Amino acid sequence: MEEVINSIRRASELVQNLQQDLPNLANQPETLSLSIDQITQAFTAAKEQLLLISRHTQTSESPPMLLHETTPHQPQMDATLIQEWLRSSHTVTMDQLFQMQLASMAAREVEDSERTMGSEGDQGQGIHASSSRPRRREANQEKKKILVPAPQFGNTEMPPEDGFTWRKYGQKEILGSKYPRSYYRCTHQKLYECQAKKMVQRLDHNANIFESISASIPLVAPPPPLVAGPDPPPQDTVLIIPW
DNA sequence: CACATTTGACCGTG
DNA sequence: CACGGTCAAATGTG
Repeated sequence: MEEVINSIRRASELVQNLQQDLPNLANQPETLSLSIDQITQAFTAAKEQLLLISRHTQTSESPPMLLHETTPHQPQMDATLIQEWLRSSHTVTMDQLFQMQLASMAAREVEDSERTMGSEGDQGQGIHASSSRPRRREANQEKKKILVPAPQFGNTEMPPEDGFTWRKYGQKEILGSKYPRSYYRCTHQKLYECQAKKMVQRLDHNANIFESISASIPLVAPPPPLVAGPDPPPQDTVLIIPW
């Protein structure tokens, strides 16, 4: 339950930050919309954790929520939740933000589809999750890409936390890209056989935005520890991807 | 001491 | 052979 509270707190902080930065971000629609997406993710995380908890308490014998039950979640599904929260605790400004969020979702869909068409962008190098080494690769792993705004303060080198624990295992200079790509995997990879991984890289044309590609997502999430620990169970990628 | 990060080496793919 | 993903030893941190 503590995780849920933390997620909600984090989401609230993000909202506050956005509110403060609103004047600065007024002429940066892309950053602005991504910031809103980030808020959505935080709330999504809280919601998913709540679902996990409720399922666990209702039927202790049933397995925890599986990944494929959660990945189909679209941002729209959580929009209602957010809207309710915004309405209840904030003013018109936040309503406007919500409207902007809806717009940004549509915009991003277009952007992403264009990108994956491989038409241009990123100088042909792109972040195609192309394969190379089959060492531990799963046969039918999913790869999901999201854009995340970089922190406006604090350690801007780190991608914003998505509520879960990743362990960095590599960094590479990518040809044709200004910024290095960082490689992360589940901190508790061994403990829970969590195969989730992600790559994070700043966009060439906008260093304020991280591109995060998740891969090797386990189809069946291992059971979380019954005793809540300081770190969340590694259903990591279940939550972070508002596709 | 345990765990995380850094970074050069390694190796499969195209 | 170049590129990019991963490994693993060295190093850092609490």
